[in-house]
Amino acid sequence: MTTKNATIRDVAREAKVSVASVSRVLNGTGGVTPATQKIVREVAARLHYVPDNAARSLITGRTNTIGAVLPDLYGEFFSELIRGIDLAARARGLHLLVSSSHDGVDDAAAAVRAMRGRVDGMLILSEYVDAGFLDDNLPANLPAVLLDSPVKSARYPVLNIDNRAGAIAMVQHLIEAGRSHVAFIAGPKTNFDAQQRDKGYRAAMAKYAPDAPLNVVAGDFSEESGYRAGRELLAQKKRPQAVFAANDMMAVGCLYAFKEAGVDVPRDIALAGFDDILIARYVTPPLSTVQVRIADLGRIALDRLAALLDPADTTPASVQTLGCDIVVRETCGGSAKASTPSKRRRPQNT
Amino acid sequence: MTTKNATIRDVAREAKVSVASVSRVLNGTGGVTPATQKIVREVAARLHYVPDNAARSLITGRTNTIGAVLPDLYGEFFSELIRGIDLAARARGLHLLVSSSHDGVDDAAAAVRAMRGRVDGMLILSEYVDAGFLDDNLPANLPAVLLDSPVKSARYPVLNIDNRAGAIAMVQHLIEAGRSHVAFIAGPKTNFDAQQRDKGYRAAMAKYAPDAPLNVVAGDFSEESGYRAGRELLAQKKRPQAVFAANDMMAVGCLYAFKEAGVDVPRDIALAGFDDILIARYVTPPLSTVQVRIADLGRIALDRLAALLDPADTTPASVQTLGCDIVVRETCGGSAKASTPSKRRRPQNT
DNA sequence: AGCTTCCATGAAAACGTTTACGTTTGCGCC
DNA sequence: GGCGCAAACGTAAACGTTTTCATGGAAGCT
Repeated sequence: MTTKNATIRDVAREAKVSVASVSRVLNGTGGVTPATQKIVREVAARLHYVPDNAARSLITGRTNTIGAVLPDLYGEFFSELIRGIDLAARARGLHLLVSSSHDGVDDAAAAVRAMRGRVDGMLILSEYVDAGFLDDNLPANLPAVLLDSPVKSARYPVLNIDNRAGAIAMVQHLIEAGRSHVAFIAGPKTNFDAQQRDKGYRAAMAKYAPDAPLNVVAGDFSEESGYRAGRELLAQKKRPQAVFAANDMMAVGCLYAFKEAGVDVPRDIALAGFDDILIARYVTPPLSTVQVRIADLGRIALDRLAALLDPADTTPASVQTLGCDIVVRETCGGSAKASTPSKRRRPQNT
Repeated sequence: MTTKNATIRDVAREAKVSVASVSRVLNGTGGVTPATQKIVREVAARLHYVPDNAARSLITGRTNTIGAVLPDLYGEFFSELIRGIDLAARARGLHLLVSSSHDGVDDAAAAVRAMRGRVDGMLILSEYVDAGFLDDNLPANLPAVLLDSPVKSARYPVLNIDNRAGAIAMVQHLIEAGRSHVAFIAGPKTNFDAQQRDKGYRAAMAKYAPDAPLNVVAGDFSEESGYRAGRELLAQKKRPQAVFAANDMMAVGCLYAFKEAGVDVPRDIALAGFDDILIARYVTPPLSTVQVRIADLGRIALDRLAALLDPADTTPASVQTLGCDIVVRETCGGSAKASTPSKRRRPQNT
C-alpha cells in the first residue's frame, strides 16, 4: 500500500465528475447537488483522499499556520504559553509552527525569516525585537503580534503582562502589612519585565511609603544572584523589613541566604517574588508572589492574531495589558488575609 | 510597499536569465557561471526575493517540516522535550509543527490526521497510540518515531526512557543504604512509564532484598495521591524503611504527609522520587530522585526521524532505550557515599 | 410557447517552483 | 577551420489544488 496518494483528479475520475465539483464538495462551497455530494464523499473516503496542503496553499496563498518565535524560555512559562496558544489555535483550525530557544538578535532574525511563506501570521516574543528588527525581517504584509515588548508600533499589536501593576500591588501589600522598608532585588537591566517591575516598586514606594528609603540591589533573575543579593541585604547596617525580588528564582535564592544566616522569614524579614512558578509553593515557608496567567497570555495573543488574519480586519494595532494577581503565602508575613486560592493545573505526566 | 512579493520570474527577468538559472543559483545546484551567480544573487537580494514554500513543496514533495504530537504535558517535561526537538531540528534545517495538549484517543487521532501533508515525518508521544491507531491515522508512507511507547512495530522506531533500569538503580541504592523494606507508590495503571517503574521496583526487590516484603500502594502521579499514600504507609503496622514514589510530585506529597506526622526524613524513613523535576531540589530536605534527560530524548528522537527521512534509509525500525541517572540528595538517607558517578547509568546512545 | 433566471457542472487558467531535456556556446584538438 | 565535447543556459512540463468563466438545462414567469 505504499502507492502514491490519491489526488483530486483520481477522486473526480472515479466519481465521474469534474475536479471542480470535488473541490466544491470538500470545501463546502455551495453549488452542488446533494446526490453528487454523496458520491464524491464516498469516493473520497474510499480512496483515503486528503487534499495536498502545498497545492492548496499555493493557490489560496494561505497556510492556515501561525508561527511562534520564542526565546530560550524556562519550564512552566514555556509550556503554559504554548498550551494557551495551541489550544486557541486548534479551536480556530490553525496549526502552530514553533521556533524556540532563540538567544541573540541574529538567531531571532533567522527564525523570523525562516518562517516566511510558511505561516499566515506570527507571534513574537523576544527581547531583541524593535521596530527596525521587524522592518528588516518581517515581510511587509505578514500580520504579527508582539508579546511582552516595549515597542509601540502602528503596525503590530502588542500584548504585555502588567508587571508594573503586579509589582505595585505586592509592594503595597508588604507595606500595609507593616513592612514599609521594602528592598528590591532587580532583574537584568535589559529585560523588559524586570524594568517594569522595578518601576512598579518605585511607584509603590513613592505612593505608599514615601518616607522609606529606596533600596535596590542588583540581580539577574538567577537563583544564585538572589542568594548574593540576600547576603548583601543582610550586610546592610539597616536591614530592610521586607524584600521584593523581581522573580521567584531570586526570591528562592534570597530565602536560602536568609535561612543560612538564621534570619527568620517572615518574622525578621518578609519576602516576595514574582511569577508564581511551581517551586514557590514548595519552598519553606511557601513564597508569596505575583501570579501571571501565562496560558491566557498565549490564548489572547493568538486570538488577537487571528483577528488580524481576517481580511475584514479593522481594529487598529494597540498595546494591550494583561493583569496579574498577587498570591499571598507565608513569606510575606501579612496574616493570611488576602490569600487567593490559586487553582493550578495538576501535573498529569511523569 | 505592500505590493506582491517578488517571484522567481521577477528575479529572472531583472537579471536577464531564465528562471531555471535562478533556481540553480539559489539552490546551489551546480552548472552556473560565477558571473551570473553574482548577478542573480544581487537581484534576488535587491528584490527581497524569498522562494515560496508552498510551490517548492508542491514540486519537490517535501515540506522540510516535522510534526510533534504530544499529550497534555506538564512544565519541564514539555519544555525540555520541545527544546531538544527544536534544537536538533534547527540544526538540520527542519521546522517544527507542534500539536500538544491532546487528551483522549480521538483528539490524538485528529491531530495526527491534520498533520498529513504538512510534514515529512512525525514524532508521536501518546499513551493512546498502538499499531491499529497508526494504521488508521498515519499515511502509509509517512515516517514516524514513537516516544515512550510499548508498541513494537516493524514500521516505526520507538524511543523509550529506561524507567525500569532507573527504578532498579534507585531501589538498589535504597537497599544498599540499609533500607531493605522499600515501599512503592505506584502511578496510574494505564501509564506506560508507571508500569515500567513498578516492574523495576519489583525486579530490584527480588534481586537485592528477596526477603523483604513487597509493599505497593496506589497513586496517580498527583501530589495529592502521594500525600494520601504517605498517610497510608504511616498507618501500616510495620512501617517501611524507605519509600520510592513513581514520580516526584507524589514523593513531594508523601514528604508532606511525613512532615505532618512528625516523621523525620531520612532518619525515620528514606524517600525517593522519579523525574528530577525542579522542585525536587527545593523541598526540604532535597529529594533524591531519578533523572531523565528529556532534552536528549527529544534530540535523539528527532535525529532518528531525520535518518528515516533520508531515502537512503536502511536501518530497520527498532526499540531504543535511553538510560537515566539516579541523583542522590538528602531524602534517601544513604550517607553521601553512594553518589559516586560510577553508579550512575550513562546514556547508551549519542 | 417563449423568455429569462438560476443553478449545477465542467473546462481551463493560475499559483511559483523544480527539473528533465534540449539548445547554444566556448574551447581544445586534430 | 572543422569537429566533438562539456559546460552553461533556456524552454516547458509538472506538481495538485482553487476559482473564474462558460455552458447546458431546468424551472419560473408572462
